[in-house]
Amino acid sequence: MNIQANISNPDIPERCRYCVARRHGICGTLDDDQLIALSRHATQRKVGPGTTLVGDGEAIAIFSNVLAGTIKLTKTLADGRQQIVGLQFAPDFVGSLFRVTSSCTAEAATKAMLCTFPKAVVERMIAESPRLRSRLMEQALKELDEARSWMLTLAQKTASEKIASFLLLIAGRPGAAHGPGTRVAVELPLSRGEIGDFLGMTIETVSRQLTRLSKNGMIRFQSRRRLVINDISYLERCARL
Amino acid sequence: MNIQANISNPDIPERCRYCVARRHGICGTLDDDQLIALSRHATQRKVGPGTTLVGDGEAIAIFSNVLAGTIKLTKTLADGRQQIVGLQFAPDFVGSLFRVTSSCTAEAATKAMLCTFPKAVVERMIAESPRLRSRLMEQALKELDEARSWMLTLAQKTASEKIASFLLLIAGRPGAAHGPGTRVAVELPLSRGEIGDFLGMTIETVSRQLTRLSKNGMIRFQSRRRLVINDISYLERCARL
DNA sequence: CGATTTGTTTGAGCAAGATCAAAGATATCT
DNA sequence: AGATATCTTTGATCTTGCTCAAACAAATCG
Repeated sequence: MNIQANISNPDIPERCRYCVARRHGICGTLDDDQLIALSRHATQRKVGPGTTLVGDGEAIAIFSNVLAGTIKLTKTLADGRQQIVGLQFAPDFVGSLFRVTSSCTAEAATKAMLCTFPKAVVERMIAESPRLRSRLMEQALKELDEARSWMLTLAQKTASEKIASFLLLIAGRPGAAHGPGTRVAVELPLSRGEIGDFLGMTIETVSRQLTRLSKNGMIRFQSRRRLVINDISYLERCARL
Repeated sequence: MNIQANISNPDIPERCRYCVARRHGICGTLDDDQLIALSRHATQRKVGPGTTLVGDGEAIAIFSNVLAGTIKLTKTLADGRQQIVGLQFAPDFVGSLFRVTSSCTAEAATKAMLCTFPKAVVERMIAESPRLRSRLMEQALKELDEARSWMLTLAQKTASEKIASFLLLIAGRPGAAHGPGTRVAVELPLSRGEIGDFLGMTIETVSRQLTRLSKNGMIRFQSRRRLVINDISYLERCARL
């Protein structure tokens, strides 16, 4: 993907050199000149959990690469019922292209590192780079696939199947190898309440299902947010994957 | 959208002249030469309900414009639980681009008219036409929006809210005007069972909710599949839109 | 055209998960 | 460190929607 793997152009800013977005994200589609042009308008920033990137219905003024941390996309009903409709991790790109306003809220779930660009600059890059366009198309289709898979989970699975599916989603992010009985350490990027908002169930049910798995010995909590999955293949059977 | 609104090129086949796909679908992005080239490989066909266009996990060999009728996209769990993850109407384009295999099954829900193209031809058109590419991007983003909105419905709404949302989805398709108290005639493209698969509830619950609305006088059934919504704005309140 | 198949409605009872309530842990602040 | 606020767990009870069962209506077929 990286079209400049060998020769290092000295004009490329330090922060871009080993950036995940360049290795695996949208910046990897740009040539050196484009990257340099884009980086001139880019600002990296660290944000805390709860920081809103784009509000629902707001005009979209900025776009960001997620460099670290987790961003949640949420939709909310008038009476406050909320649903997390997507999670984005590094090196995903946040910001609905070709839309004037966003149809959901984008908010940091954990502390996160972002690389942010003004709308106009991103749009110019899109106009100039066919590779960027097809990369964005790819991401949109991947997100569509994920959303549809999650619809199946939300509408058809039981509470315990949902929890198992969620743990696998989080554990499976780096594409870890998993023979039967493989142990995997997992850091939960969401609170119990947020897991509930993601799975369409209450905080109490989330908690009960997690304690059940813990008492089963299928997972072991190291702290509220850290746990070890003792047998991935068992969870896969639970999730009906 | 139609770049040949005035002069009619005599080489354009009869069936393309007044085709919805040309007026409102992807064919509208093509110039006359491209349209003529594409049409040479296109076959129109009428299919009955239940006809499978693309099976889950199958290689995608054909792409189709929906010219009439309803196509449902479904995902199925190993034990048979099923979820409809999308509905496509004229002039939508069916077939996951840039994917080797489909992640869901596409199947006619009603009798439908399709205009079908071989994969290779569509891919050539995509390579040639930037307007077509951006049109496809637009559709992908629209579908992503719809999928995410539906996630909120599936996970958070009650049975009666789901039914109201569904009726509005079906009624709202042609973008009908609706002052308070507007009556709208609706033809359901899905059976009770399919509505259940779409809303993540059982056939019995679907039936009970529909009879409840019917006894309320909010809707009136003319036949199993045909009904009149007596007050759209009431339904909107029910759906928590 | 009656018979059979398929789809829909209705009822009764049940259970998964929601709600309400309170206690226990962990994190944050001064 | 101690106090306060927040998040999580656990328990008891209730409700929505599911399951099972049967009647009913509408299509399809010989």
